[in-house]
Amino acid sequence: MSMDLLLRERQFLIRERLRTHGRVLAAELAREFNISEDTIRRDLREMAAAGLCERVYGGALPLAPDAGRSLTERASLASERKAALARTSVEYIERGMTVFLDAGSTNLAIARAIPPDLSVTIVTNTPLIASALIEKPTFDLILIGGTLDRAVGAAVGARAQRDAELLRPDLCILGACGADAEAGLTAVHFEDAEFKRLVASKSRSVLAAVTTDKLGTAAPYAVVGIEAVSTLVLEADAPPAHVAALTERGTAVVLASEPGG
Amino acid sequence: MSMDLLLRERQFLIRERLRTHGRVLAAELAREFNISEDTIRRDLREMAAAGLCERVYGGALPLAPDAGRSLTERASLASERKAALARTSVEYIERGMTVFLDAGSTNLAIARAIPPDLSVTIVTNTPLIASALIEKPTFDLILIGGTLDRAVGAAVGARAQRDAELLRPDLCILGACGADAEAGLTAVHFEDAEFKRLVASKSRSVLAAVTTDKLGTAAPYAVVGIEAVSTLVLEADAPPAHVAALTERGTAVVLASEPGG
DNA sequence: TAAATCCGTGCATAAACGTGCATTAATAGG
DNA sequence: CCTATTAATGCACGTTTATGCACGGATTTA
Repeated sequence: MSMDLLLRERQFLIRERLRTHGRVLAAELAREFNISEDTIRRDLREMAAAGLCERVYGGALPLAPDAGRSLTERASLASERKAALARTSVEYIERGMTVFLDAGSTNLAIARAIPPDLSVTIVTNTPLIASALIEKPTFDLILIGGTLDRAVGAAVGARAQRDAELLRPDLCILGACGADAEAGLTAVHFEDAEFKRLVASKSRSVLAAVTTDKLGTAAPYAVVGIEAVSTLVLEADAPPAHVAALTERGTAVVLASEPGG
Repeated sequence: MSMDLLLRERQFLIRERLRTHGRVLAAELAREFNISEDTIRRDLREMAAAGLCERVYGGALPLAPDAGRSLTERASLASERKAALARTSVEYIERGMTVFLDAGSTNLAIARAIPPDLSVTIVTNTPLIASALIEKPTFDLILIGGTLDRAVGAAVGARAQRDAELLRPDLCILGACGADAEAGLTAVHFEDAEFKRLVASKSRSVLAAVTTDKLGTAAPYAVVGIEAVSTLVLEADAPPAHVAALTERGTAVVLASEPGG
């Protein structure tokens, strides 16, 4: 790796690496870019000041404390709300379908909520979801492989995309980091967004289950417009204004039943 | 000074372990992270000061006593016998290696036992193993995809085999359903055996960790002859007759230390 | 109470750090 | 074209940080 990189390019690559690996070491980066550690340190300092990473002795870590580290943790968070979303979402899964189940804690809840006697083919790029589903005996399970992106907790890179090219799911259940009538579904990570978009484009229909806190927000990377989402499952307490705005775009919005009942 | 694991990462892992195990021991952590107990004590002191745990004599406890996780998690933890096998097996994993980690409960124990500060590339076809490893920050993780065989719990079909063709692991850690001097390593499922044989043939060396109950038995499908196994890790109570027979075939047989110590 | 652990402190060391300065390469102005 | 300016980088230097080791004190256990 003896290419001359512009400052911005280098910092972009560092950010990328921070995402996919969950950490960077100053010495390692210096070696890989063939530049002095001083420069790397300057980069990291700068990026930390810009709020792009957390500087630590020896390197840097991603800022978001929840970044991929434990999907399990996120899943157990607000689990009752997500379970309600999941209960409603799984009603759109019908016998004989091929369903792509995307990464994300809400989708993990959906995986757990799929009736175990349903005979379907589930495709996923997320090992944790695959592990959860492998218990259920009537499913055909297909795993999308490749390099695992720790921030996403799933395979979303080149290899995974090549595998996904061949899919024609009846239903694609997308995870989303943001959902907005204008911005559509959005994701925090570039390659994740890319992957989602690819799978969605191959699918006959698209469903997304979105918690209220993500409504009306937009993450950096666009996945698909709201028009491309056939069914949007929201929580019962979703603000009516948002629901109306989304419905106007032609998406079927469904409210999950109250967590309490 | 190795500096393999950044301070924050280590403390994060300690926190996670506190959450999942309900307690941590200083000596244990020092061994797992390959650092001195002094440093662990410093970590625990610091974390206690930050209100992240309660420091006690010998280790630390979570602040909220009910934060401990479900029983299923503890139940799924490897038995002490397998953990002993795993502790010995992971010593053959060296920094910088690319290691293929096959399916199987013993291999899951091995996955959990790999020191979190080891910088290696792990390839696996088993979502459960991938899920377990995704928490450890210094690993590159590659997932082999394809149709999941639920009896095996891993991807072993045509697709997985095509992926595996491209691998050249330094070390292949095979699971086995039977191990015998005559029959070699054997497996219960045809495609699983096929897949194992393929990966083993691509690997520079092959290790298998086998519990005593599998010794001297043969499952229906041959994987590889004992000659092809570089290192065979057995339990301390393995019958000497078997050990001798296996050693005669040229395999390096290693006995795991007693579960008690 | 005695032995065995575990603990904290102080100290040593090596790695990582930041700063100031020099060098080089782009950019702008004349 | 030539010069002034600025940004990016590397190097030298002194500083800080993380870690291990040694030792004496504290705590548990038999």
